[in-house]
Amino acid sequence: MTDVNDRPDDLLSATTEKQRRILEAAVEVFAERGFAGSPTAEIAKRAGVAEGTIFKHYKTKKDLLIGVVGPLFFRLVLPKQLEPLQAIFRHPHPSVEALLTSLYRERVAYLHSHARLVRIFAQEVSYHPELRTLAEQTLGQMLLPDAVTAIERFQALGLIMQAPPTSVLRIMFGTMAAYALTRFVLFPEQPWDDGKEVEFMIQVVTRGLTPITV
Amino acid sequence: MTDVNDRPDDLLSATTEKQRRILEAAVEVFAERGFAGSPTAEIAKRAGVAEGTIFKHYKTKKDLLIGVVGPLFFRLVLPKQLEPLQAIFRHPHPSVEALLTSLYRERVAYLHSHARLVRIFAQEVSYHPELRTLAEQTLGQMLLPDAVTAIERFQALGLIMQAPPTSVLRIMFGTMAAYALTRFVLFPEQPWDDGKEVEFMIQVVTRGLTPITV
Amino acid sequence: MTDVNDRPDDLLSATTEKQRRILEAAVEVFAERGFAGSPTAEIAKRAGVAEGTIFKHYKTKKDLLIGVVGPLFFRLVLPKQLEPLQAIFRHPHPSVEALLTSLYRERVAYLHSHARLVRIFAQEVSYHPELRTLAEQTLGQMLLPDAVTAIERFQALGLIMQAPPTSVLRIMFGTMAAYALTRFVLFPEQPWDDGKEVEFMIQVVTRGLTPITV
Amino acid sequence: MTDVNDRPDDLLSATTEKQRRILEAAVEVFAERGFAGSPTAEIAKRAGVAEGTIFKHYKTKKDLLIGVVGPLFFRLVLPKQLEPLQAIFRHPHPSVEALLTSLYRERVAYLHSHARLVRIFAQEVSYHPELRTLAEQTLGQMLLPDAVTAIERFQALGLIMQAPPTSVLRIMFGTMAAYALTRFVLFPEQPWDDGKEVEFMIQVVTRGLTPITV
DNA sequence: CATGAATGAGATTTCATTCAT
DNA sequence: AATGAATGAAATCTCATTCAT
Repeated sequence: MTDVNDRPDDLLSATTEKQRRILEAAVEVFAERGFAGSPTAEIAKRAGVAEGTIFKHYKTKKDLLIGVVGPLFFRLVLPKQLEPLQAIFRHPHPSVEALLTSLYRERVAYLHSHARLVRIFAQEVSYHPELRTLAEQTLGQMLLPDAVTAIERFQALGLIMQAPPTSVLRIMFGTMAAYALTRFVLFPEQPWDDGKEVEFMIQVVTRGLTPITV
Repeated sequence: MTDVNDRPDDLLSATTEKQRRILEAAVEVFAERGFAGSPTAEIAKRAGVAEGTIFKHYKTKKDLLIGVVGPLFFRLVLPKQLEPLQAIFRHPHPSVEALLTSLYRERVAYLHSHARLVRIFAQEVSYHPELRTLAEQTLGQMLLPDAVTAIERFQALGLIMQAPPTSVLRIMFGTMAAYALTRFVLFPEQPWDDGKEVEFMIQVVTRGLTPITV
Repeated sequence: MTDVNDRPDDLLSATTEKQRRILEAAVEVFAERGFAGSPTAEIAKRAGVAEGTIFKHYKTKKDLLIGVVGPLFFRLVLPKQLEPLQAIFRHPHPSVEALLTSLYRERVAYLHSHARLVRIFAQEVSYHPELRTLAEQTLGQMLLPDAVTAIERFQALGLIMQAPPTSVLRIMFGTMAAYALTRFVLFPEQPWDDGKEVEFMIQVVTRGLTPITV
Repeated sequence: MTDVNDRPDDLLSATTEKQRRILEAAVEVFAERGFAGSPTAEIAKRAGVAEGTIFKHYKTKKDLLIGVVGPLFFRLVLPKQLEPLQAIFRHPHPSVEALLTSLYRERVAYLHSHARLVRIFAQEVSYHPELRTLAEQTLGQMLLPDAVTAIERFQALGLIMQAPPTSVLRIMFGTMAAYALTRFVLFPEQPWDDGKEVEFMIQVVTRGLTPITV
């Protein structure tokens, strides 16, 4: 019985209560309205603090994103969330199907609960080079090596066709991302049968990547 | 067969020269800084027009967004992207591979030239329901029926496995989109061999979608 | 009959009417409350414009002082006012007394009418290095050479004792400045007999600077 | 004759250590940035105390100014500057030269060590009538009577020309002030020969004030 | 049509001052 | 007495929008 919810480490070790409330409010508002569209007044209101308080703790609004919320996400939240992914790629799955099953099944639930957060950063990363660097570092160092190794292992075993591992990974993640996008961002209100959809994706990707046998 | 409508697709058939310059500038700035982060002054400057001129043509700044992404879908994606796409889906390709080849090969270059527009849409769609509606209508009415029909035809022919056509289409477009994203937005400066990558995607998706033979 | 008031070139060739009003209001408020103590709201109110208008014309409040009001004063107003001084030093006065008479008599009236303006810059120069540079340039290039030459001429004629010309000039200007300070800044409301006071200063300085005869 | 009151004149007899540090910091910052341009946060930081502490001792920021420049005049300039000055004016110097020698020689070094305080006063006096009143009272009551008496004595002895004593004093102090200003504020980094300059000023002022002999 | 100066509402930021600890 | 987090009023600055020319 794993303790999924062992600590709401959602938003971290901000020293004071108010600091935490500000960070949480910021994430909330940024997620709803985007960074540029979020007035600090709104953040202050939701955090239940005076506007000045925000600036006592975070020099500028940009600092709140680039210097605090960003690093927080990329250095604490994301790595924590990537650990299971790492584990998945490190585990010597017997088949591609098994790998994809771990990958898709376990992550769909996660994506759902963190869609907002992921979306903010997906959005803002393109406007703020500082965030991109952070993202590249985190993903490139934590995930890519293990993922590439896993793909190469399957290729050596003759279970995945010869192709650049990154191209293979792009198919895997692209399929999942396309699903997540339509599922959680574009048409969240439609009825979805996650089980079936995931099943389908696993099958398609697995078979698509199987080497051509003569 | 000459293309009657091959005016430089330099951004829709905006009536006047200035209107066109405004739209081009808007696309440029929106893509760089996001809608909320783009001052109309900056757009005016880049368009080489007075700030007031913008508001002569587009009542509000938001109209400019809708007037950019709207026309994007109605004049660009439609006549120049969707019609060919429609044609592709309507054409009775002999194989899934043939369909995907038409789809991927012809569209990759095109995506490149409109990467910015696509990106604006991707960024802003979550903040502006109007955009979503626009997209749904356009795509849902113009493209989806033909696309679904095409998929069902292949399924009837036993060339694509049984599954909701929309799920199939998501795999097709998701794979292409994931490639476009990494190719044009995230790492445009890396050396890419489009031919090989497209070839790989076609193969994987084709084989992934093939029905399971006993 | 000279036209003393030929043009209120007081504050210059600012292109628009509003710009001029802003500059005048700024000078007025800066003079009353100092730069740091002057809210832009107050300047706007006195200029009869919206606060935003100020920032349309002058990027920042500091720019209004450093980039506009300062250069204006040091490059237009002050040089214009220094011309008569230059003329005085260039004129071959027959005696030190004659020189001082020109200097003190003519300048007291001027100081009176420009006390405010002079005071702002005397104040702010010490906080803003940029202004100091401007001041040094203007004074050092326009006035000092002629003044030094005049003193040296008198020394050569045996009418002023041997001493560094700058020390001599410091006595001349220091005496006048001390008078101006008490007269216009500290106790402006007391009754003053400018004629007598100036007469006294001229006499004292003249005789003080006379060479020691054996 | 030992100096009973020679506690390090490190800024008034502020009761506590922290009070002293606050005052010193205030003087430092006010001198650098002016009163209005000096945030209390900066003062607190330099004093090494919490911001709240300042307000425990000085109800408002303005009190800090009045409490700085006030005590400056009442405890520093008075007991340590004015008393010697009083002594100088009370002493029956045999000649004007002797008086000026006492005045200039002894006070120039002293001015140096308190240049900052003097500068704050010079800067802020025009914005804060309280400071002017303070100065008038202090100087007018403690110094002026003795100074005027001294001048009148010299006039009676035929050593200083007939003129309002205040005019005479203005020449004396104005000359010294002009020197102090150029020496300590405007060009402190230049090489100065205080001895020679003071000698020159003494001579000029002495001879300038000598009565006209027929 | 086009301009660009002007606006004013609102966004960000600063800062003197208070107050619970 | 001292702290420093918190405040909120005011200051600086931005920007979509209007309007006279």
